[in-house]
Amino acid sequence: MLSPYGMEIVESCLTCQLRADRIFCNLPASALQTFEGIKYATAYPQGAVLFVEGQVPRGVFVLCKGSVKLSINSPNGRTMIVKIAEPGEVLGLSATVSGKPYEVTAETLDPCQVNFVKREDFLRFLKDDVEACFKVAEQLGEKYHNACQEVRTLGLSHSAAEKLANLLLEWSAKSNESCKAEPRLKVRLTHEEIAQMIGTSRETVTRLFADMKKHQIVQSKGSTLIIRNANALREIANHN
Amino acid sequence: MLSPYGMEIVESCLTCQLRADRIFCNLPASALQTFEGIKYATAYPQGAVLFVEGQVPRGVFVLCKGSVKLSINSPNGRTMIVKIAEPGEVLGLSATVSGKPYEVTAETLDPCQVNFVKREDFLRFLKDDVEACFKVAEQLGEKYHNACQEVRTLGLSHSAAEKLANLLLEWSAKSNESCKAEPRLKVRLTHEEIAQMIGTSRETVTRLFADMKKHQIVQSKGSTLIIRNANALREIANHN
DNA sequence: AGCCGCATGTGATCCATGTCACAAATTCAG
DNA sequence: CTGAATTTGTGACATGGATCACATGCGGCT
Repeated sequence: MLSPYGMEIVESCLTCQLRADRIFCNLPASALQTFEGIKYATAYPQGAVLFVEGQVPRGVFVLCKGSVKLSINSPNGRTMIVKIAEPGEVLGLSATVSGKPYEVTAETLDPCQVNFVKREDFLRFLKDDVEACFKVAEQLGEKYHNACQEVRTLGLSHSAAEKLANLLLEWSAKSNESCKAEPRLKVRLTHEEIAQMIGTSRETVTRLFADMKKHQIVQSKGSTLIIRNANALREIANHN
Repeated sequence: MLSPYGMEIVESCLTCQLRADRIFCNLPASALQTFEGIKYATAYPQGAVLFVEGQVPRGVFVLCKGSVKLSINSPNGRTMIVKIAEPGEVLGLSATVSGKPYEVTAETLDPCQVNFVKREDFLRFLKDDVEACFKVAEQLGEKYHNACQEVRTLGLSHSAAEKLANLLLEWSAKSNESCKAEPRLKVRLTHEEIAQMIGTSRETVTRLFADMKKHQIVQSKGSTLIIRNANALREIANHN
């Protein structure tokens, strides 16, 4: 079956190939069966907004395919990208559990496949199944962990260079390129967006990249970035 | 019974007067009974370190009395205060649930009474009781929410004044003084510590307070701070 | 009282980075 | 292939705030 946006839809969580690496998908069969009953498999085009910070939580969005930009926005138009969510992540989880408004805004970066579950259904599901509930706690723990990481880099580093270096290292760690001597990264974000991730201005990002290229620390080929001197990067990340 | 630090110990969670306002304490009798069996009631003097970021999680610390400083530290000696935890809060929760290292350091600000629960015991407890598990998820959601708030103020504001104003407003909202025309706050932190909360230098905090006093926005009497013009504060907090 | 240690106040200086204002390059649609 | 739109590169400039270096103030201890 093809979705409206030219994407193959995974019909059932029971047969999903990706189950093994999904925190939320590898539940015992009975729970999964229930989950099947309450989820709505949906597809979104690029640039769709799943929810906006401040909204009353309608439910959770389990991301199956595609990537989603999570951001925090100020009334003055300033924006800060908190994270790029990848498949397997459950979006809107903490708001749905606690009943407080969504704390971030979620916008798709490419066509996405999402399983939506209404809040009441989800809560009932959790209260019926300790295991699912525990997984949720784990996921939330993870989210909290990431947020702390964010606070750490935002708050403890005094230069934009430090933060950029951190971001690059984090990216290379996440891709499985980190082991290689010269890891390659596909950078799908603009300088503007990178700036928003580390809380600085676009121009600064451009200048920092220019510097790093001059010093042979990185090198770019189209949209791929090659890290030529990871140690130098670590150096920058860990002090000044 | 008196603890080693001259504090009256609440013997049992079953008879604790404070139960109503504790997220974690008002469980059904059966669960609470189990909890009684696995908790260790302990007391700490001022300045005690409950755990350090990076440590493998030993378990959770339910704060019953006193306040605890949660901070994130960099190897370079820089430190950032994330939160001052008040009674009812469960510390080390996310690390204990997820098994990842503690993400913050917890240090008592005054003599504290704490119920400690070992990790294995706690996990077993959760897996046996959906309700407890759900409460944990709620707590974690709350923590995540706070962390997002932190990211928001750290990342989206461009001046230290903005952040300080935000902090003061938050404090006054938390105390029930916020309704009054001129809320009074007991400030128990030094300028140095306030600086660490908003990610700036001590001198800047001092100067900002001086400015605010000059402009009749706040006024200090010993360790109490009187907010004389909350609107001006909001003004500063919301733009520049 | 008087001393010590910590907290606060304040000036002088310097530098990273935001901001504005373009130019150059790259991407993309038709 | 070509023009428009977006992204990237760079200079000039102003400035918030870090940092250093003291002075002052204040509370507790003997």
